Amino acid sequence: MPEPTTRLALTTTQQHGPRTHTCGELRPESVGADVVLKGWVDTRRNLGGLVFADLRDRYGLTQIVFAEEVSAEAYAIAEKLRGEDVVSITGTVRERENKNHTLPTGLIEVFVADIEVLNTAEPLPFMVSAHEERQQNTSEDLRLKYRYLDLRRPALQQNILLRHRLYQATRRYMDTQDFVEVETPILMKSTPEGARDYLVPSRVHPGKFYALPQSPQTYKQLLMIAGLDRYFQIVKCFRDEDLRADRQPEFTQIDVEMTFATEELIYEMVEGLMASIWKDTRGIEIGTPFPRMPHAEAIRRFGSDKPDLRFGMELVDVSETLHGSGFRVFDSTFESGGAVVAIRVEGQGDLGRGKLDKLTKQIVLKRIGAPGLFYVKLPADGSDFTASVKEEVLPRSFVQKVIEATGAKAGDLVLMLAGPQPKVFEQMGTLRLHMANETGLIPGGNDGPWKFLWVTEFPLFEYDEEDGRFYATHHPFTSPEPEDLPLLENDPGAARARAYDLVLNGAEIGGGSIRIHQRDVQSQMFRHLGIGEAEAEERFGFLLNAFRYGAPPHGGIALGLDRLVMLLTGASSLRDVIAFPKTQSATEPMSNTPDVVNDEQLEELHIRTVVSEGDDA
RNA sequence: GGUUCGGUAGUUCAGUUUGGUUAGAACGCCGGCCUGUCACGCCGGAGGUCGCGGGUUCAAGUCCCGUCCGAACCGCCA
Repeated sequence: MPEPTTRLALTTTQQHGPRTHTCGELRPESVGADVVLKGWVDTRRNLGGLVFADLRDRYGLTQIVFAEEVSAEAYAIAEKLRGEDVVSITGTVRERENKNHTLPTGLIEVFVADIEVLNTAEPLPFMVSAHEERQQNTSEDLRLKYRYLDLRRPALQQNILLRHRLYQATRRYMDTQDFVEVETPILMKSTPEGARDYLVPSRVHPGKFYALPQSPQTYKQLLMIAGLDRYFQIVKCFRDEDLRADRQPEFTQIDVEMTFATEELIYEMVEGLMASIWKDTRGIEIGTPFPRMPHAEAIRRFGSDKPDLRFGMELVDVSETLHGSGFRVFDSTFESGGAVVAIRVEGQGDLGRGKLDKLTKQIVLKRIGAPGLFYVKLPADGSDFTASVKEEVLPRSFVQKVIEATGAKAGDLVLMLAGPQPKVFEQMGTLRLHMANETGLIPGGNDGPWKFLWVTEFPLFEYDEEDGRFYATHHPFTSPEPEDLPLLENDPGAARARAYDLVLNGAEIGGGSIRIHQRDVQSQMFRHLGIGEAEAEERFGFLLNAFRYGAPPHGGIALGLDRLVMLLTGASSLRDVIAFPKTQSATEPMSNTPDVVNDEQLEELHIRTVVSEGDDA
């Protein structure tokens, strides 16, 4: 390690007093004024006898000028300034000789009379400068290790600032709607249903554990039973599952619950909230109400429970069309109750054989897991179509009918998958997204369009083949559709839930339901989920008990705050909208978290680890 | 748990296909010149555990095996 810098003497007694302006503030109206600015040295340009520097803070950049004839002392210091030194300057605002119209402060500059070096910076592990052109694509783990430097970059600060505005917009709106912000416990009881819990051992109760909340679900219901009427909270939630670009182990929800709620009341409230958020964070007016689509329709038309409505390419069920084709693959699909689903990819009718083979091998077989891909190419020059299946195997008349069913024109490509329902629809939904990405139908950035959608009428249960039992699609406190109550006994898989998801541009940004508020319905629900009476009592007895004493109907929703910020900022990773995020393996490289603890701590907590030394460093 | 991509100077990368002289470039850093730059410019210089371990070979950044770290995705995420 080199010796600490002696490049510049640091100021010990600060003489300049408080700053008069931020680095983003000065305009030509201030020309002639004496000002005090403080900030980080961004870039500097030494012309010999004249030094320009950009001074940076959260608010912007201001060019400061050191001229030998104005102050020889200040100039001598300026010659030695380096990036990220922290300085205070006094000086006079002047109109620039050469104006910079790309900066808000670009019409003026400050001639420095005096400079105090508040702190120096050693050579940096990566570039921090505000000039995007200078910023290299620094690797994620280095950025996370020096997160305080990463966060100094204006691009990341903008995300954090937008996140702040989103908090404020949310609190303002919820307050005007009579919602009460209530904090719920972080240390709570473990509920094994759902995701894995993060556990916290109890010192005073040997062998017992708290869990960090996956969501404050039961608490917010109890607040409704308590008569708070309307609750919200911007709250951290924890799920110990593997990470993705849009998934962190700790994340933030806007959690909401209302007494006497109906779906309509929830939709209206959330639409108002979204409109406020978009207005206050981006100045964008979004249209309300949002369109709605039943879950079954979303699967049928888009192969997804979170359809991206920014483009078409809807799924076409061509099963009827292909009945009696004599093609063995299709026939056996139909015999076992399956379907053949097609999409029309515009303008890809001349895709080469190599690219289609690659699509089949790498995407369809490997990623989507479908057994094969069928395609029909319609050349742009209007010449005859080519099918991936020979005429002797699948007669041309059937191919022609598929072309008609999908509305394909010259220059289009028709893709088909065959398989069991509803799986084949979901596979085609994945292929639809892939093709949309490939053909540039999905706009990047954060300029919209903003395609909100309520997905409604979710199935109450999902059957798990492996476990041979039903699981709650949403969660076990979700109310069934009253008219589907009779189905619970005979055909639970067909029962619909009073649950809804809010989807934006193909991302699930929230989900909720009208809850069960009657004890016998809740008990019935637990029974169908294979949770026995004793177990239900042990795990959720407090809630069932609460239902005895006048529990009002209620319902709510939880919105993923991090994902909202991600969409509003156009960030490609959740890590870019969280101040101190975790890596894909749930570590935090700056502070080296998680880490071992000493034996005394473990003993106090009555914990013995079974990890042998070297299992994990 | 699995698949794929990546790891070379402080940083971002090239070099790996086809093993062979002293491992290059840009930015940053150090020294010098330069009074209107704004990613200033010009001249010079320093800087490398080619992630780590093992193997093949006369010879490995390059080929093979293992391993660690990061990322994207699958499983998982009521």
